[in-house]
Amino acid sequence: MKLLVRNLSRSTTEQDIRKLFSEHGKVTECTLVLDQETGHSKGFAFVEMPDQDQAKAAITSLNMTSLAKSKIRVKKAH
DNA sequence: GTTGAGCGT
Repeated sequence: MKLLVRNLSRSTTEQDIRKLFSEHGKVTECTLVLDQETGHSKGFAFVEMPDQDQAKAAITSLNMTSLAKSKIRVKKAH
């Protein structure tokens, strides 16, 4: 199950996402979308979780949780 | 140098 994480802080790395989602389940893939030129974060990332139950648990638990200065938003990807 | 709704090299 692919998850979309948006409204991330610019300084947030994929290790942060990985660690954050690992608290609620297995994370097989974590991809932070970076800018090709600057290499800075675009502010959103993708997370792959094998178990759908843990994925939904991670969504409901991590959605709208405060990260850095803003609240992150997690939902199922396309 | 920032922002902020999005569905990705």
